[in-house]
Parts: sequence; structure tokens; C-alpha cells
Amino acid sequence: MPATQDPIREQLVAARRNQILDAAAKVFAEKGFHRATTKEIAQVAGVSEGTIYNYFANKGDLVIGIITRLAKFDQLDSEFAQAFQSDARGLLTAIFRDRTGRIEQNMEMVRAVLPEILISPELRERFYQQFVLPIAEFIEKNVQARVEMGYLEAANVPLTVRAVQGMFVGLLILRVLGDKPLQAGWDDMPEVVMALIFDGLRPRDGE
Amino acid sequence: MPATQDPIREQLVAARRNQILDAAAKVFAEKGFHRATTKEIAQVAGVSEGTIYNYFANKGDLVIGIITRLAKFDQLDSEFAQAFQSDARGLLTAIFRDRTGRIEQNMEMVRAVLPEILISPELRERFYQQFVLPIAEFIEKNVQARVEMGYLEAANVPLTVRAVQGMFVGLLILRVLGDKPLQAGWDDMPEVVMALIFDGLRPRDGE
Amino acid sequence: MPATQDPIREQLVAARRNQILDAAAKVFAEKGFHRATTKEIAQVAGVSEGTIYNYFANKGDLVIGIITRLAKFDQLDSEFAQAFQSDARGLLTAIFRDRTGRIEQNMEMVRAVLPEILISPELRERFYQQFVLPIAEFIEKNVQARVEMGYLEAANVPLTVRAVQGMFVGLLILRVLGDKPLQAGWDDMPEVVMALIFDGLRPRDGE
Amino acid sequence: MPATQDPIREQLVAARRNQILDAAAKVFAEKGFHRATTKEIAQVAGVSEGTIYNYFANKGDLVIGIITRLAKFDQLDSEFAQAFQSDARGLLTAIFRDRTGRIEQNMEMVRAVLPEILISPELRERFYQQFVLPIAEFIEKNVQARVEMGYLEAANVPLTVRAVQGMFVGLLILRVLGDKPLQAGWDDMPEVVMALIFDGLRPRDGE
DNA sequence: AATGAATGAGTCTTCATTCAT
DNA sequence: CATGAATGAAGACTCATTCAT
Repeated sequence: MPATQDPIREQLVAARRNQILDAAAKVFAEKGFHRATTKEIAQVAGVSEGTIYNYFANKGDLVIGIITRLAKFDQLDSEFAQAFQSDARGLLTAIFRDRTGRIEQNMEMVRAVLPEILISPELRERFYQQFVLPIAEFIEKNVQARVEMGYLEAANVPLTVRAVQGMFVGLLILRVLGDKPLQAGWDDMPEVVMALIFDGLRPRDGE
Repeated sequence: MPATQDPIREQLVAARRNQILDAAAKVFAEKGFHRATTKEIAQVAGVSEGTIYNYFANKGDLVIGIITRLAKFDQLDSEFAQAFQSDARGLLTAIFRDRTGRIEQNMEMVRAVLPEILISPELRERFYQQFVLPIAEFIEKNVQARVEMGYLEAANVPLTVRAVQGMFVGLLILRVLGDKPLQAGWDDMPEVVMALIFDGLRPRDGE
Repeated sequence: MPATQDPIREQLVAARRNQILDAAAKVFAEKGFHRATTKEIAQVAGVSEGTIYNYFANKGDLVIGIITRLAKFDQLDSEFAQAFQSDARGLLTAIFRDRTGRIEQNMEMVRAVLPEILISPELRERFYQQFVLPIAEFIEKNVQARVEMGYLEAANVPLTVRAVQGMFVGLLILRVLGDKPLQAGWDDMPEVVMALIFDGLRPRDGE
Repeated sequence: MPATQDPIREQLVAARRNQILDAAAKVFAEKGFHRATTKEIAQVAGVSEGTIYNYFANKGDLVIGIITRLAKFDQLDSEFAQAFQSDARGLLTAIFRDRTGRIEQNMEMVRAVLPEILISPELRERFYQQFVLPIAEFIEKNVQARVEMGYLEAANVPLTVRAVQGMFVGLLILRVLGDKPLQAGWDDMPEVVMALIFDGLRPRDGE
């Protein structure tokens, strides 16, 4: 891992790192972590195998690099801040669309890397801290505020938020597993999900 | 893969297969599929490596064997039939407790084997058909009936059911990822989940 | 290898040995020695793997057994004795037809077992002593007699006989290698060969 | 299998390939194909096992490589072209000495590799096309020409040529099998063979 | 005498990693 | 910094042989 002060060199280094990570992500997505070979990653990246090891200590660090980089792009951005102002339903719909869209783009890669994440405590923690927890806390804060304002009702906000977040996660998993109804009706899911979350299944008498 | 008509021998074969699958499940759970070696599985099973191959064609078949065996224990049993009669909330709570309890017991193994499932189309299909789809359809039928009776309200039953099922799945994933609130409050989850599903977050005026 | 005095038992033993050798020959012929498994030989023979080892010390002994048994069937029989009386050309034609016919029947097996024969000095010697040398000597004696009678001309009878015998062997090899002209014209070979051997290529003036 | 345009690198690659093929030939010759281990080949070649697989896809390709390389050294060279001008007897003697000399040098290896050749259709075809057929056709053309000029007599030239070629092949086999007269009188074989081929065994009256 | 499940040494092959150029 | 040939440890899988039943 080259270290330098020269800003130009730094940029080159960063570019080369990204070039390698892009290739790694692609190959991991296709083959899964273990079946992906450094040779193929090098080929896809257009560099030699040796070069990879000039930028990453080992194959596992590529996964860390990918996740870390994903996180950088993945800040809860201003869009959300605005959504915060809007109604809860709009907020959640925004999050749902944003998250699932984003994750879908990286779905192949997440799927390929998930094994390593699930097995390695270090990666698990890192993944959780960077991707799961921030969203949970963001939603939590938001929902809590609305509950206090009487706009929403929830006995246990943190757990309720987990249930909602879990629903998003689970729906993605079910899609990956090839569930037909889900794949066919994916565009309708936001409405279905919001109806479920906000209105519940029990009929509302006077409405 | 011995095949025989002799019932005694059949039992021996089944016992040996289970002995090996137990070991495989254990080692997979610890190491993950790829890092688990046949040598270690053999050691844990107390047999030789060769013996494994007398019962399974290859390492991958151990995964299939594990999943298949899980499925056998995992029939939607009479408990559910009764639940069918009960109220919807009771039904779902029963399913939730049953499923998550069951899966938790095999959580380590699911975690270890999930990667292979996600990557291998064959395993994915098999897993989906045996574990996901039956439950989805069971719930779907049930919910549909109640909707028609006016006890529940849902615009799109199949998708709504997926959302519910996805919530279960996702909650397990979040737990595996080490979410603290979830681990701490797991016992309260059924109530939280049911409140969310049936009542929704939006306050009900007259109640 | 069971040893017994009981003649009935002896017959059973011999029968079982042959049963196994037949299977071994078949499988060796298909797969070659190394790729043939004792398991498959046992299956083809309709016995268990263990039984093979009650009759033969190891896999290699099956080859020895096959060769030895071939030799038993392969005595220069009375047919030849008669041929001895006939003219030289007729004799050789008879031998050619007989040998090549016989060998062709076992060609697959010879091909499969040849590797082992060529590599193992013991098998090589055995094969040579039982199959090659007797014929060479038989022809040698015969040709020698005719040379002395002035019917044939050959400066070095033993070597000449080897050349002739070599021709037979070589033609079989070329056939096995798939030579088209040879396969197409195989039925004409005896005449071609005899013309070559007896008349040579050089034109005979006065004829 | 490195591929490159750089001529220096190409030479290195060729050298390394030869180094490995030499070792493989040696070990195959000693042990036969199946009993030869990649480990021993690597040791003899002075490289690691892994390096072998940088140059050859698998063990079988070593055999192909050996055969192919033999074929390269084995072009029908100018020597033959000259022989073509000479008398038929001289031509054949030249071929005989050349071929048998050449093959003898590689005899051990041919012996080791022959099994694989006989069993593998691919290798068989390749071997036949590269070693057997060209010679057969070369001799055929030559003999045909002489027959037409009246210098030789043969009813069926292609088959007669096969008989002659077969004789060469067969004599080598008999030698490998350890035939004593052949080993003792090998130096006299060309004359014996030529006498047989050109004059035949039948006495020529007027000579 | 027959069985066939168990054995485990042995092999080919892969691939992350190193390092001389 | 880049290269990519060399490395060799590691692992899945095979199969001849044994032996308890």
C-alpha cells in the first residue's frame, strides 16, 4: 500500500485502487469470493497480479476495500434531510426506493461478498456499522419524533424500526431467491409496504 | 451411495448419513463452506474421508443433504393446521415463534450455508421451493380467506404476504449481523411485529 | 486363492476365477488397466470386491491371470501340425489368418493390458515366452527345414522369421492406430503379405 | 500457458517447456504414465509442481507435448529427399536405419507413452497423423513411381507399403519384448529385411 | 466363502502470495 | 511502481485393499 505526500501521486494511487476494486467487485459478483481468483481480478482490472498486492495486503482486504468504498458513496445525503421534513410515508417511500435501488445496483456484489461478511466477525461488524446501523438510527430518530408528535403510534420504536428495516432487507433476499410474485410486482411494492406499515391489515372501521 | 432394500441396512445408512451431515453442518457453521475441509468434517464425524464419499458424491452434496434434511423436519405440521382455525394474529405469532425458533437452532448452519445457496442457482431454487414458497403460499391462502371474510384488509395479498415473510427473514439477518436492540429485545418482537402488521403505525382514531 | 483337494470345489473355484477374469478382461479392454476399478470389475463379474481378493492377491494379478489363461487356449494346435505338411505359403497364410483372427478377438484386451506388459519386466517376459517365442520357433523350424530342402532361400533364418513375425505384429498395431487403407483392405492382406514375403518386390525376370 | 510476442520471452518459455517435457519423458519412461507423479516430474525438472501447470494444462498434455515435440524433430528431412533419388533398396535401408535409430533413442519414452496413445483416441489420431501416415505416404509415392517404371513389382502398393512399415514397427516391438535373436542380430537386420522385401523367400531360379 | 462398508494413503490440480527483474 | 513467472501448501477426490460380519 503505497504511502506518499505528493497529492498527484495520491490521486494516481486512489485511481489505481479504484480500478482494482471495480474489477474485484465485478469478479466477486460473478463468482463469489472464493471462486474469484486474483488472476481474473488482475485481468479484469488490466493490471498484473503483483500490482494488486502493491495496493492491498491480501485478497480479503479487497472485500474490506469494497465495503469501505461503498460506504463512502453511501452517506445519508441531503435528499434524506429533505425527506425528514416531509410526511413519514413519503420519507419511508423515499428510503425504500433509495435503499433498494442502491442495493440492487450492488446486489450481485453484496451477494458475492455476503458470505465473507457473515463469517468474518470483523467484516460483519464493519458492514453493520456502516450500512445497517446508520439507517436504523436515522429512521428511529425520525419515527420517535413523529410518535411524540402523535402522528404515529408505536409501543417500542427501536424494535418497530428494526421490523421495518428487516422488511426491506428480507424483501431483497426473497427477490434474490427468485420469488416470482415479488419479481413481477416489484414496482408495486412501495405502496404495498407502506399500506402495511402505516395502516396494518386490520380494517379501520370508520374509513 | 449404498442403495439397498434391507431395512436394517437402510437404517444404518441413514444413521451414517446423518452422522456425516451433523459433522458437516457443524464444520460449515464454524468455517463456512469453502474453509471447511473434508478432512475436518471426517474427523468431526469420526469417519474417514473416504467414507464421506461413500455417502455423498461431493462436498456440495453435503450442503444439499443438510438442506434436504432440514426440510424433512420442517413440514408445515398439524400445529399450523390448528393455528389456521385460530385468529390471524395468533396464527402469525405461532408461525413467527415456530419459524424463528427453528431457524435459530440452525442459524449457525444457515449462515454458513447461505453463501452457497445464494451463489448456486440449483441450491437457491431448492432452498426456495422447500423453505420459502410453502410458507408463503400457506400464509397467502389463510390471509386471502380472512380478507374475503372482511377480517383483514389488503389490496394485494400475495405481495403483502411477501412483505410479512420478508420481515421475518430480514429480522433474522439483522440479528445475525449483531444488531444490539434486536438481540436484547428479541422476546418482545412477536408483539411488536404483530402490532405493526395488524395495526400499522398510523394512529386509529376511535381506539 | 482358495486351495483344496475336493475336485468339485476345484471346479467351482476355477469357474469363479474365470468369471472374474472375464470381467477383468472386459473392463481392462474398455478402460485400460489403471482406469479400470476393482469396483467395476466386481460389478461386471457379479461378485463383490472382496471376492476378487479371495481369488487374486491384487489387481496386477488379474493381468497375469488373463495372460496365463489366454496362453492355455493358445497352444499351437493340431491345425498347425497339418499346415506343417502343406506348402510354406499355405502354412504362413494359415498362421497369419489364425493369429490375427485370434489376436483380433482379444485385441481390445491386449491393447488395454499392453501398457502393463511393456512396463513390467515380469509380465513382459511372461508374455514373450508364452505368445511370441513359441510361434517364432515353430516357424523357424519349419522354414529352416524348407531352406535345407531348397524350397526357400534365406541367409539368416532366425532373423528372417523375426522380420516376418514382426510384420504380423506391426500390421496389427497399424490397424489399431486406425490406418484407413489397412482397415479397408484387411481381407486382402494375406495375399499381399505372402506375395511380399515369397516373391519380394524385385521383378522376377522370367516369370 | 504464457503467450507473448517478445522473442526473448518466447525463448525462455520454450526452454522451460522443454525442461519440463524432458523431465516428463524421463519419468514416464521409468514409471509409465499413470505411475509417474507430477511431483516427481517437477523434481526431475527442477521446478515446482505449480510451474508445470503454468506451461501445461494437465498431466495428459505432457504426453501431447512430448509427442508433438518428437514430431518437430522428426520431419522427413533432406536426407530422405536424396534417398529418393537413390535406388529403392538404399532408400529403404536409409529409412530403416534412420527411423529405428531415432525411435530407439526415444524407445523408453515411447514404451511409457504408448499405452496412453493406444487408449486415448485423441492421442492415437495425433500420433498416427504425425508419425505413421507421413512415412507411409512418402514410401508409397516412391514405391509407386518405381513400380510404374518397372523397377519394382507390387499388386497393391498401399497395402504392400503397410506391410513393410508394419515390419519395422513390429521389429521394434519384438525388440522391446526382449527377443534375444533380434537384440543380438540387430545390426544385421537391415540386410535381412531388405533381402526379404526385395527378393522374397522363394528362390530365384536363374540367379 | 462372500460381502461391501470402511479405510487413508496418494494424486492431480488450484491459487494466493512473493520477489527478482 | 509494475510485472508475471515461480512457488508450494492445501484440498477435493479416488480407489486398491482390508476385515468384521
